[in-house]
Amino acid sequence: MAAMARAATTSDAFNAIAEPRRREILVLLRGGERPVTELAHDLGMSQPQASKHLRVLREVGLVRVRGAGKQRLYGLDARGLRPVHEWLGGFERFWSGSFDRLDEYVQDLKQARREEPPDGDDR
Amino acid sequence: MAAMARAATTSDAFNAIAEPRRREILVLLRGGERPVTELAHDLGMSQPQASKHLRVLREVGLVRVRGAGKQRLYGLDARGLRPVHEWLGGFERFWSGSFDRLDEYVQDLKQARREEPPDGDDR
DNA sequence: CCATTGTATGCCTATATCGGAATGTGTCAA
DNA sequence: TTGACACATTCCGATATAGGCATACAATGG
Repeated sequence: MAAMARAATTSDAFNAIAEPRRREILVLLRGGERPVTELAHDLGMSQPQASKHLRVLREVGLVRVRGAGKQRLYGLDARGLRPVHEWLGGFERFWSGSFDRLDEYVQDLKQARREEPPDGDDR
Repeated sequence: MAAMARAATTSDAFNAIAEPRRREILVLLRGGERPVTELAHDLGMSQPQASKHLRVLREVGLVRVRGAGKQRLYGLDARGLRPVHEWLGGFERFWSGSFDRLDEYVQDLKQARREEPPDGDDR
């Protein structure tokens, strides 16, 4: 009942991919399923570290595990990234156009200035 | 010189948009520039809170400020979201297809099996 | 059953976040 | 100048993250 710190990293995909290491893992997994140790090695991180990140990714549903003998094969499940991608898509027009909102803004300015006679501009 | 905690929220766009409140701000700003107080009010947060989040967004370059008399108008600068969107785009084929990598994987299997006569399959 | 290999967890530390409340700074008006 | 309003910053507390290291757990092979 006091102050929360930060949203749990495990809460959603947005938080999960905020961690660079986790992003690397996801990218690697695009190449197919991999056992933990291999991931850890390829990414130059310790096994426990890999396991922990994989846990987070699993908890937000971005990866799936499958036991294969002694190994555990982690595989990508990118469906959870879709909403994130879509959310960002909502901003597409703001960067694809000219200069973010700038020109639009300038339009408004001209418009406004046309409606009330020249006054003082910005300070 | 020991363990880092978590990546600074101010480090990049990925981290900046991991915070729901910040996402709300960005969405609101799609509607055009706004003064702090208005943002705070519309989103039901305290003014200092809004200012802090705006600071972060400013530091990663997702918003711009412009002084307008007593007020400070914050405006969207979505360019920084583009790389994020693109990164996610790299996973598009994994969710748009049928079942993430599954079918693709099955394809490979069939392929492989076609090339070498039935032996032991995936042991 | 024991040893071995592959993973998951627990514990500890340093760091940094987010939120709240209070306070500083800046700008305009009278 | 003083006052009022808009916003920024600082200090505080609570939380939890990411890493390192050691260790527990699991599955397979002897």
